[in-house]
Amino acid sequence: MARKSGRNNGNLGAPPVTVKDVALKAGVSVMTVSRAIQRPELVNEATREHVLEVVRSMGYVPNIMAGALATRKSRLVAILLPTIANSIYSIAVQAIIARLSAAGYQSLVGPTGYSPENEELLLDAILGRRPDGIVLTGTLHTPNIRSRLASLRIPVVEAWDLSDDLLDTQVGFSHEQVGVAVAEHFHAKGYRQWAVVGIDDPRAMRRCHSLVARLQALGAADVQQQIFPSEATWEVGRRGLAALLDEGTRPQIVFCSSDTVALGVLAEAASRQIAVPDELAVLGFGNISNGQFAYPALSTVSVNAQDMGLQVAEALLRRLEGGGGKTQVDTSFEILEREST
Amino acid sequence: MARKSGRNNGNLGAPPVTVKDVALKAGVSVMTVSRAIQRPELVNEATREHVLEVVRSMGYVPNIMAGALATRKSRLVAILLPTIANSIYSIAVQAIIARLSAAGYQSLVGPTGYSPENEELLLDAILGRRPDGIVLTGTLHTPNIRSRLASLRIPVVEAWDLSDDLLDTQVGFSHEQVGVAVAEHFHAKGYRQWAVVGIDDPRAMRRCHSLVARLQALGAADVQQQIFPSEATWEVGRRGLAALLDEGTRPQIVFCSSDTVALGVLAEAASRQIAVPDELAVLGFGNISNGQFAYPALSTVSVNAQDMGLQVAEALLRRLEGGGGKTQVDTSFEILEREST
DNA sequence: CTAGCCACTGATAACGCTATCAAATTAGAC
DNA sequence: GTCTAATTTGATAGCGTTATCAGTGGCTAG
Repeated sequence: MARKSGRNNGNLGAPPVTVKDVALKAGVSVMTVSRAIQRPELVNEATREHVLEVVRSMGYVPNIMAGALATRKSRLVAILLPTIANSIYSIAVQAIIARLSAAGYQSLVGPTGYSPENEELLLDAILGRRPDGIVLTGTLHTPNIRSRLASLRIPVVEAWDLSDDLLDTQVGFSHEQVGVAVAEHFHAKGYRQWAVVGIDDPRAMRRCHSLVARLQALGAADVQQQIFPSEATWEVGRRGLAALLDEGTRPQIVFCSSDTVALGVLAEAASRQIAVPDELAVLGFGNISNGQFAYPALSTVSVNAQDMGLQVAEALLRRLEGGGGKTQVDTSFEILEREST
Repeated sequence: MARKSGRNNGNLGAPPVTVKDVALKAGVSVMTVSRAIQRPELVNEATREHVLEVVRSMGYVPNIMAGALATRKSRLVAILLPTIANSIYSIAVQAIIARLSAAGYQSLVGPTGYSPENEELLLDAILGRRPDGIVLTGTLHTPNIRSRLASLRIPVVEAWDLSDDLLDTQVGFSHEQVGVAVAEHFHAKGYRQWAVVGIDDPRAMRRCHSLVARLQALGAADVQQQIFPSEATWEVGRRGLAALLDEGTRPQIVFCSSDTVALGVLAEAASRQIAVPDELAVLGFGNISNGQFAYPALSTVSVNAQDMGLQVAEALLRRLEGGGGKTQVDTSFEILEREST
């Protein structure tokens, strides 16, 4: 019977304020307190203000988890992505979080580290919090994950990619089209000796393959490739160009898997006194903010990560309100020539 | 009475599996199911395996929020930081998340965008989820926030900084010491004409101030400063050096508020054919991964963000287990000379 | 003066889980 | 074979919210 006594002797001794405490002090029922906070229009103005005043004075913050249990809405969105330590993703994520936050949703970020098994574990852990929606990055679905997600019927937005079998909603662009567009654009400008430097990210590889295919169709020479199984860093760019050059290849243009790698290529070129773009043209991918301030300013394929993030958030919000479903949004891309090509 | 009927007609129609469902199918009580999952050693081996088999077959994932409500432990940690779109933070955050995740905690990331008011809002929203612990970045506490946090008695780790009045636990280094160390180290090497380029981040400013003070004590000339009220980008570095030069200043060494800014300075120097380090030495701060692959390789003050992240996580875990409290961990720093000085 | 309606408030029962204590079963000791 | 201790399981009561439905007055209409 004396159950309540054990309340304040926890390891920390902080007495958490609950609706009940507020109700008591304000002299109203718990429901009135709850309503004053969540649906103010339902309670008499005088009562409401009095209650809110008490809320403030007691420093009461509603326990969202208890609320979520009752309403079956967690107001939580999970974002799974390879890593946040790479601006190409973090910019988009930042935009997603900001937009969702404005709409009253909080974001749980799960960095999968490019590992599918890690991702399954993470998904399970996250599913335990019953998110209202999930954002996935591209084609990272194990069959296992796909089926889990499909059976759960949680709104899912796949970002950074478009594919034929969509789980739910997709927001992104076609990596194949990027490869083709780059090949055609620069082939037309006269570039014939091509090289590719990058990491073995699945999406980057798809851009690379379609570039090569298109180039072959156009009759250009073989494309030299330097692909590293690592994260995208400047080191990849430096080692990639170095390897190419040391092999005796003399490319006219290097297409990189990301701007970060391209900046590394630029550094290697500078260290070898190779003039860019005259002796070697360098093309990045992603249009991260710093590329335009490099010297020479980096040409790139711009995908507007920020806008994509916003669109991801909008698409998810639409789904959360019951609309949408099985939609594709093509956020497109653009070849941005600055000084390095 | 026929309350249950409204179960499956929600907007999505997914029937969420609960312990009750599992218990029914496995022919045991709900407690046995709960125990089989959370405290396996308490249930008979045969029963346990049978239950877990049923769990698997039904794809049951425990509702963490319901569990949290019952145990009063959310297994959630909130991380508040200016932005994740900056590698100086994202590296540390990545490390924190990884370590906490291994210990069974999930991380809620809240980017405050350097705005104190935003941060208060964010904190309220996050407090609603009753995190078991909180990680704050440096000196970003409104009095309001400080008192909230203090009265809540939630373990708090302040990262990236050390100060005199600590809220709870601090893991970081002294920004003043950085300024002093840099001043002494390079003054001793003969540099007399100094400049600082950076953003108005409070911690960066403190490094700058103590650098200036030490330099004055050493009798060096006035330090030219170019401080921008923006995020740390290459643009800051380019515009900063440009402004300095256009003003007629001819610094021998530029100390930047971050490596990112320093890379911008390097780019501006390259564009003006200024030889680094012979005509101009450039020193960054943070030791982000790409600096060492720049050309010339960037000298910097290394703070080992990854290790700091790990230590933050360790300190928090210690606190979560009831240990620690009011501690300071000095993660120190190191001046790393590469090619740009 | 009685209905009928509105605006507001409250009591109660979930939501899905675990802590706690009680009961049942089994093992071990004498 | 009885008694105590250990092992295993179950029933029940919360955790802090909100949905739902049932009042309670006050007011307008007939």
